[in-house]
Amino acid sequence: MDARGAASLLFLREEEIRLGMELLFFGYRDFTAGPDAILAELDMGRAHHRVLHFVGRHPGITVSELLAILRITKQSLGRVLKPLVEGGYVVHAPGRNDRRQRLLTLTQKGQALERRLFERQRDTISRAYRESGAQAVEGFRRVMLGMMGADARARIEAGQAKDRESGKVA
Amino acid sequence: MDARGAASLLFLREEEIRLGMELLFFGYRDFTAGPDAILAELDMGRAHHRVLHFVGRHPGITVSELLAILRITKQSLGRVLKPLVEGGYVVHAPGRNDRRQRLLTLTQKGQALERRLFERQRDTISRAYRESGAQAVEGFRRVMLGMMGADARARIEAGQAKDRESGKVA
DNA sequence: GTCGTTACGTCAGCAACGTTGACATATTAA
DNA sequence: TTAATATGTCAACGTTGCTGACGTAACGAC
Repeated sequence: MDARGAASLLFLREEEIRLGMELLFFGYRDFTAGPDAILAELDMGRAHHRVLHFVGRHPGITVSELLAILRITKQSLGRVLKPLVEGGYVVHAPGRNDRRQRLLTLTQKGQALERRLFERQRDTISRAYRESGAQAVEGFRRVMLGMMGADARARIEAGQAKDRESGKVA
Repeated sequence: MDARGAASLLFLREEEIRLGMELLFFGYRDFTAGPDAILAELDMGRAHHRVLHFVGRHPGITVSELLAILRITKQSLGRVLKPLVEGGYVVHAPGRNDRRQRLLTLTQKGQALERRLFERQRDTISRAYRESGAQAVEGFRRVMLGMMGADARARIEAGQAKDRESGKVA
């Protein structure tokens, strides 16, 4: 290949990457728009949704584990967790083995809100999946996983393995 | 299919969606982590990066157009645009036809910073693309596009059409 | 049983980035 | 001349991150 050809390939590649950047920006923004609207009415934000999501998915999770997943400080978590507890969305119980721990669980009210938020987002994702086809969805998963650092990737893969064990996912 | 089968399918589907939610959350977070670190050293944030990106990609863009793309208020834009202009990253010139407009362009300094940020993010995306393969990348694009509202989708598709015209993309 | 470490909470202050509302200026267009 | 448009700016506020510091309760080792 001559120099012009190589430069042209590089250019193609750059356009490809910039397209990816914009897909992520616009896609993520619209993906979060639905829940954001519901949360705003309850004087909550995206951070509350994250807590509801991860507590819902990991009932009995400790504060430390939640901090590790979210990668925020305990002060930041405190600010969203406190209203969630006071509002009756989340409860905490002392750990059986280690009573310093606060095991977090969603109340019925918390589950109901989480579900409402989930369903809004499900509509967005379902549409995208349906329009794209199963093969595209598999590609989407691979690319998003590749975008992650080792940390998050391991967490996702661990979750997938657990799902397979329990027969949730083929 | 019996009722149990249908419920199981629904459950599968829910796990699928929740996986998608987490892929987006973790993926987007790690996708933005690189530039964020560079920007922090310059006392800038993600919002500055967005301006640099879109001004770089659309030289001579007006303030209104930029506001429409970012979907933020002019006050919010002002807060990041002003330091960028004062720092010599962006210049504005009055529009030829309409002198009320401020046509925004990156300076050399702005281009250099934008490129530095781009390259960091390119590494992340390149790795994800390389690990996943061309077919997966195509799937990723379709799904992300499907996630967007009509607005953003039209914008992306218009950009793609323009690239094809100018021979940038096959 | 004392003592260091760990798990968690909280107070104070700060920064980035989004919002609304109001008002000012320059320019265009009717 | 006048109304509308493009842009800028002041003020005040909310969400969600951050650092630093301090306090309490419980675990674990000696």
